[in-house]
Amino acid sequence: MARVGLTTERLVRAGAELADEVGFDQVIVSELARRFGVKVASLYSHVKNSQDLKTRIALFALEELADLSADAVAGRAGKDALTAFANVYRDYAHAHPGRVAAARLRLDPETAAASAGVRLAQMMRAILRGYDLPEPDQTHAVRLLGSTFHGYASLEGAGGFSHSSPDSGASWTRILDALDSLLRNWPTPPSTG
Amino acid sequence: MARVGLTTERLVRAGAELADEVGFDQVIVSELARRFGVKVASLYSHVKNSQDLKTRIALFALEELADLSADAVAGRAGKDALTAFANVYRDYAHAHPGRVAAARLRLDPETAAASAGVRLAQMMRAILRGYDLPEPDQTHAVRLLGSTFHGYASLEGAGGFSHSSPDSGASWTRILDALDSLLRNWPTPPSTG
DNA sequence: CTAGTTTGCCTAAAAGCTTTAGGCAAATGC
DNA sequence: GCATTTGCCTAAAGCTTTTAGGCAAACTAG
Repeated sequence: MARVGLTTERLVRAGAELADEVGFDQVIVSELARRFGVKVASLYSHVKNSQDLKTRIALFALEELADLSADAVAGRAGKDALTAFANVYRDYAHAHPGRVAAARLRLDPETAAASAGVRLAQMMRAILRGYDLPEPDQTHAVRLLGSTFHGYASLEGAGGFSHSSPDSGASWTRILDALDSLLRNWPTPPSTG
Repeated sequence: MARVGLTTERLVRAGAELADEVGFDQVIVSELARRFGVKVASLYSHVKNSQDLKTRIALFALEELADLSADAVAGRAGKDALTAFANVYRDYAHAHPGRVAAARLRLDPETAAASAGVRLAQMMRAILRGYDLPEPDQTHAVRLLGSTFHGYASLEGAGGFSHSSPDSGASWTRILDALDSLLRNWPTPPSTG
């Protein structure tokens, strides 16, 4: 009967929107089918199963995020680049809470290695080159930045900072100042004793 | 028939264990019933519904975490306190991945205000007193630390840092060094221009 | 333009989860 | 010992996911 024109692509996009509306863990195959005016079983020709759908949404979100970040960082360096990168992440988290949540989905190693996540990591490394840290510390710094951005967006999204002053935006700005300052004055390991 | 001795308390504890085994979002009422050798409907006398159970697990985890932290921080100050606090969080996340995930559950404001989460926040403020930052910055710093610890544990738990060198423990140590250094040399807002 | 193949969406059905309603029996209290 | 409370039960409805098999629409020849 009348074909709607389902596609893996379209399902994933709709899934991302659904995630933004109801939360990533409330993404439900049957709701998606409902939205397309189609029976649930029909989706299973385009997507292996619920898990597969979620993984695809995660990869899609990572891709979007990496694209936006690449744009934002292009032509910038130092604190400018750091801020631009960080803001893309936070803005994306605000605009698309479900997708960021998706981007945090645990992927199996091969999938992760083939995802846009590595592009994001490379960008962070590129930004850090502006601060020239010795090698082992560069990795530590990547992890610090990743943790902080991720954690901040996560707590902010969970409502952790709302209804308390100073407002969350102010903290974000000062935290970026602080991280920039930290990277410019990266400490050497304290001597034990 | 033979009574098993169900209790809200016991259900929550078992739920926490289940969360650690299979992940917080795989905590399922029927699995819990199975483990108690009891029919599913029986749980509904002790717990309002699935959401209620999850909320209780979250509150339980926050309580545990706050207790452990309070112990660890007692009698310490400065970097010592910071490190102790941070390590409790990370160790807890390693030992109880499901519970930390639970602790990150979005709670409605009143529930959150009555939770052990506020105790955790107070402890962080107490630790920061050792670094004496001017007031607005103290809040920013609380948020930075919270985000970083939370984010690090989250990424580490998601396998983000595994199978890449240097090992995750090394980064953690250096990140704590860096945060301590940052707090001791907290920057003033850069002048715009 | 028709014949054959692919592919999209369908119906049917099994199996699992959540939640409510109502009932019997065990534990508790007087 | 009797009444009440409370714990666990059965039954049932309404969701969800997932597999299997079928018909028809849309491509792909010739």
